[in-house]
Amino acid sequence: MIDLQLLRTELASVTERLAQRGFQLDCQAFESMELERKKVQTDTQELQARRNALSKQVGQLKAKKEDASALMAEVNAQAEQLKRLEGELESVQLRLNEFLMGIPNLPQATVPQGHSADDNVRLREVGVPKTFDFTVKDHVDIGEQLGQLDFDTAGKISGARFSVLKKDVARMHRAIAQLMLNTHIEEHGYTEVYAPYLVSGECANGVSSLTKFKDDLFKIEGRDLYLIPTAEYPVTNFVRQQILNLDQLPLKFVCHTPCFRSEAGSYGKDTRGMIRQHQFDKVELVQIVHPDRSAEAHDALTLHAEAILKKLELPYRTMVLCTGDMGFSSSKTYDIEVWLPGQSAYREISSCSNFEAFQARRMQARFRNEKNKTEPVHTINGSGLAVGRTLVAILENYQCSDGSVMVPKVLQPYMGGIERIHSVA
RNA sequence: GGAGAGAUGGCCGAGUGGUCGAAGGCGCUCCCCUGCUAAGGGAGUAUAGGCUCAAAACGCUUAUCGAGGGUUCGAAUCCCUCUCUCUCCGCCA
Repeated sequence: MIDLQLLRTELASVTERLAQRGFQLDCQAFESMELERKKVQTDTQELQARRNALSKQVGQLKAKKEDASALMAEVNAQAEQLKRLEGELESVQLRLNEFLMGIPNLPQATVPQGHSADDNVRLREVGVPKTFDFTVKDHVDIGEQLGQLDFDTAGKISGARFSVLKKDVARMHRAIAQLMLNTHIEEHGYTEVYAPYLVSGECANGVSSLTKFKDDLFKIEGRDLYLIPTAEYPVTNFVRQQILNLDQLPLKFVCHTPCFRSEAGSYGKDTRGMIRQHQFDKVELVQIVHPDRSAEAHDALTLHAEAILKKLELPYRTMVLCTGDMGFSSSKTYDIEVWLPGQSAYREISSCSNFEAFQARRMQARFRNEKNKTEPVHTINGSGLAVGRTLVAILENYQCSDGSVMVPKVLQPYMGGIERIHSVA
């Protein structure tokens, strides 16, 4: 949620900054709602104050066993008007809130301007895509020929966009998650957490906009519960409706969960293979930080995610998303893209965003600052990394001409020391 | 699933339909006293809004005692619904 005070005091500049990310703010609607709110709210509160004062007098009179019927009649006389005003106030505040909740975050000044993914800016490129002296296959062909990646069985059980992994590939999938978790807790100072895979609508709305994105989520029938599309949902909400002490910051959590996405808006996109699934595993990094330090923490978190790719010796590049390509809640986003030989392309494997106070205001996550005043915290998160896509990248980058796949050195200890995955046949 | 108990400020804990945003205690902050330490005395100490203001402070004001409704001139207190916690029984990975 955008800062209401800012909207009131700097409407023009806010509108301009929102326009950079392609959002047209309806200033007129806002101003007229604000005007209405102000009038209705002051009128209502005036009447409430009067009622409270009179009621107090009634109590005093009754304590002295005197007649209070005149005062009671006076309160009754305004009761209907008060009720009407209270209703109006509720309605205008509801509308105002809905309006606010529909406004995306303001982009940081350092975010490049642009309209689409084409305008994203490359921040760095690490590693060089390997050249192969044979015709490369994509992960689907590799995995199926190994007999350890099975989309037919998955389809039979659950339908499209699911996968079944077997034997060494299944084990590698698990090993990847272990490597990521261990790296982040041992080398980057994160605290491992295990969290629910179902969250309430309220929590979903805290990190994103439930009304805007509920089609992307799987909902539990008849209950206010959603399957998480990322561990960001439960973990960021750890601090919802809390006031943290200054010395508790920063909080750094790492959490491995499956993620569930309906992929409602991506029919026909990435239908082949494991790139875009209804269910995939992800190791998520979440930081709750002091506002003064969110930018540096965001950069650091992104490097924490990149460290995994370095360990796996996978070529990648890191992009700064332009204003037009950023997510709704983000003030700045880095995408990490891994090289996939099967597609001859860099594909997203992590997205690291600084939400600044946007989520914190929605969640009412605050801390006591140096002046002992409550202030919203800043929240940051990023994939560190998507496990399924990492598996895809390894299969494709480590493939050999005979159809086998080398196991990256760093994963071998997690896989009983095996150095290569062979076909089961 | 059955039976019962409960939810109050940072924490513990009191609370009769009326001067209760809430006694008392602990903790914390500031001040005083005390030549160390300990003890003692005093004051302060919720959150989110609104109005006023250039702005902050002050001031005025509204809401909040798990959540949401209701009764009432007036609700922490009475009624209804929901959520959560605890105890016992049953079932169970």
